[in-house]
Amino acid sequence: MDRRQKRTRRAIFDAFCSLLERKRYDHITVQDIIDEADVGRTTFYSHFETKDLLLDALCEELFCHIFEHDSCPFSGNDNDLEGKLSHILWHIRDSKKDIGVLISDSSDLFMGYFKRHLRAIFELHIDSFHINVPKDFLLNHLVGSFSDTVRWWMREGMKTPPERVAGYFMQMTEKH
Amino acid sequence: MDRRQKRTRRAIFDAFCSLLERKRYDHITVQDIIDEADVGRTTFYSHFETKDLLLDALCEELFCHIFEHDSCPFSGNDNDLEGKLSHILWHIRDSKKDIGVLISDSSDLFMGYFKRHLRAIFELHIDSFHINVPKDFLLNHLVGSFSDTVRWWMREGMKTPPERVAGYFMQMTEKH
DNA sequence: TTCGTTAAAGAACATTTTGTTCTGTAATTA
DNA sequence: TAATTACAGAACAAAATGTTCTTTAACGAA
Repeated sequence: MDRRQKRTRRAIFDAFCSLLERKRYDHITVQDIIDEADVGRTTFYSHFETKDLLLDALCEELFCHIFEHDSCPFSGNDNDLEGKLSHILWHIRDSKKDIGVLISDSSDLFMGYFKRHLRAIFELHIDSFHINVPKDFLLNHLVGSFSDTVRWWMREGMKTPPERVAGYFMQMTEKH
Repeated sequence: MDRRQKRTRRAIFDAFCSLLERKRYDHITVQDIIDEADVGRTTFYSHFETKDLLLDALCEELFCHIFEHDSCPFSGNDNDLEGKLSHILWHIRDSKKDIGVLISDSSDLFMGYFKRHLRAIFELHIDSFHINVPKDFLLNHLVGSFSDTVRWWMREGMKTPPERVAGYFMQMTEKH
């Protein structure tokens, strides 16, 4: 990839995140982004067809980091759901600004991505829950409540240690 | 209130809901709304300052119906959380289109209102949960998971009876 | 019914945003 | 060094925004 392309892409991502700290997603215009990133209008459109696709690309980039299972103190065995959740929380806390900005944004666009990835994880562990409710209800409940837990945790400034948050969450759901 | 005002307000609300069935909230323009409602541009702006405030007003109107506690087969005693949740689900199913459209919209603006009201209800019952997690964590978890349950239920076409959904939900959270 | 009030339509407007097309420049890679 | 390609900048038509004005007609109260 051309160095210039990488540089421009980075500038646009940074500008976008910076704007998200101050403005709601749907109030940010392409004009805002190119002003903040200081790139030409044509340059923006040659990289991203629309603002929504810019968000897509940014989410894609950030999620590689959150959901990869290497180089993490909690990447224990595959049956350790609590460990996996801790892992996710660790990564979110590490990649300070960017992800926080997206998660706390009131428009729910980012959460869709987050939930999609979460669903895949919970699906692997769904059989360890012994409770008499439909599987799809349970799965939805787990994904929804965990993503809201993350949101709560970030709003509170991520003061509670990741492992403890994961612990709270498991207490709410397991061993009925 | 002037009959003309009521008529116009209704037309704008209807147009807005109708558009939300087809388009995402942040892709809907004021122009779309006035075209669909067939009202003048000045008329729109004399009623609502911005598109966001139109959403505010609509949410306000819809929530009067959902969260009022009269005339409902499930309005049992005040300690009956499951009954209250059933109540809410009944009202959502009754007011067919409008609320469904708002809840299923991918932008999370409506959900903010919904959660705020839900929080008030769960707060009244928070002491009946005997579990060793912080109160604010628990409250957030309940509000988040129930609102996602509603969303799931609507996505599935509200086939499951309200009482059963409320039952599933209580199973997930009570009697640890 | 009459009459003062007021909501709404419509036109016109400046401004901003959008998305595209062009040309010239300069950074990059081979 | 030479060919390539990303970018800036300008210019553009189209759409959306938000405001101001005038005219029409529906309204509620007497």
